[in-house]
Amino acid sequence: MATAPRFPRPERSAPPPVERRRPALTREAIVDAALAIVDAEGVDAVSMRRVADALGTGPASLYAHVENKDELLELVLDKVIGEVPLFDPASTLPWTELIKQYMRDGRAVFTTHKDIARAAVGRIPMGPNGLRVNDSWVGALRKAGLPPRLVGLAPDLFALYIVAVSVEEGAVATLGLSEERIGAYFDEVRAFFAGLSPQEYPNLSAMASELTDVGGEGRFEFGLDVLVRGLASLAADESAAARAPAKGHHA
Amino acid sequence: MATAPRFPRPERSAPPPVERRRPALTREAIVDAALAIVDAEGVDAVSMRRVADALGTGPASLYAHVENKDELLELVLDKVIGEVPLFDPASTLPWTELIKQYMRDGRAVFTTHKDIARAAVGRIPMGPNGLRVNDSWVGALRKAGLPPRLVGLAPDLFALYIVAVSVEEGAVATLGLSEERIGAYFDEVRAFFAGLSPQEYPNLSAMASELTDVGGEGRFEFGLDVLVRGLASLAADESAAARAPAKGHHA
DNA sequence: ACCTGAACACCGTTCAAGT
DNA sequence: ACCTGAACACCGTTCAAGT
Repeated sequence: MATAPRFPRPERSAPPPVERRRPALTREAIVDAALAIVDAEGVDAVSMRRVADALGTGPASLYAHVENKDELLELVLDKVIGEVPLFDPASTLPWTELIKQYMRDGRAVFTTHKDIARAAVGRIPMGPNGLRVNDSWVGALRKAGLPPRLVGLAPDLFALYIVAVSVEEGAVATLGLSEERIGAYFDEVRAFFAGLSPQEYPNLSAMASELTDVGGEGRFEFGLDVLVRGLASLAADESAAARAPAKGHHA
Repeated sequence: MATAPRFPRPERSAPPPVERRRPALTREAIVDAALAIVDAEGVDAVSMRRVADALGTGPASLYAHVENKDELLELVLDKVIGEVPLFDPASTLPWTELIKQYMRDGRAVFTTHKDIARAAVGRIPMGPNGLRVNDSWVGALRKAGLPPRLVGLAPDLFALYIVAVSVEEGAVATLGLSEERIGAYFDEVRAFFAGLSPQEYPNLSAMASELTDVGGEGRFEFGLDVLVRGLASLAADESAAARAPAKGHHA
């Protein structure tokens, strides 16, 4: 059997026991760790314990930097919103196209972070980035010359749409299905509608292909089209009413 | 001190120990119990344990009737959707008004059940009631003579809007604030926007009152207006294109 | 087939104690 | 001020066992 070593080993300052990399416990590091979990596994995988673990601490330590889990998700959301490009004042696009482009950008940002849009449902984004994007949209609509009432109403409606669409797509992304599994699923849905009893569901069974023909991209563009056309129609009416005020009398 | 009673008490058949009322454990009873919790405290208050407790059993017993919590919420949602009134074939309203009325009805049903709309986010309602309502809407749009492509696309978009709006209103309802507390909150939001730095947020600070003037009801109606006008505009274009097909050539 | 108790592997948050 | 371990009061779901 080996005896004790003759020479005392040099007293190396005791190597840190396991100790995961610890990039200092800050608000930012916590938000980054949470976002990394979102990107990898989706919003539901985020827990105070998982986040703490990734940072090499216990969950209680997070509460020195973050009010609670809800605030943490709000911060993660605002960080993501920070990736949304702002209105380009030099753009010469008509406002209808400009708005569509913004909405595509917003959706693209959300959907690159799995189902992060779920954290935006029913929440008004009041973080610095959320406000910045909101300000940018309001600015674009003002510059387009829309009536002030509509400038005040439209951004919320657009945001609602982007978030709702992103939640649906994010859910699919979080499942992590292959392209063909998704295609197979849509085929199943179509078959399901087509196979419904024509007595009970005369319209669904008759319109099965129209109800399922258009996939995610087309459905999103359809919504964009409806929203922008609707807003343009309202704007035309309200501008006309402003030019010829009060019940058909001329000014 | 009182001594033991001289006469042995008659052996009444042991009264059932506590035993809450037990309306037989069925799928329906489980769904009803869950919905009661939603109505009282909101969706987040629903847990398998709470539902089981209300029925006088343990959580494991529910799994004989329901796949899991997700399916339970789906069933609760479908039960609620069952309250949405169906298309009246005798109605003589123009389709634009008819659609608006449906959407108001849908929102009204959701918001009478706290934040149940949260259970509908990112879910395609495939229960019998969900299908029935969907069929009814598709029927209304067909009868209105919309192009088939739009008949297939519009119902989803409308449902998206109703759900998204109901989630926001449901969240407020679940908090259970008084009318005046809600008013005070909106005043705060307006003050917040108005108080933003005009350098950082030139548009939000300038448009503070337009951004907050219109409350829940008006915002909902604005969205209805935009959606219906947008759809009408698309329908007009596509019908015209169908009448004069392929690149301006006459048939 | 239906129901049960007990357990497993988790949660968010608080709190007294340490530095 | 920041961090910690331990605890509290919960979760959804499974499983072997009972009827």
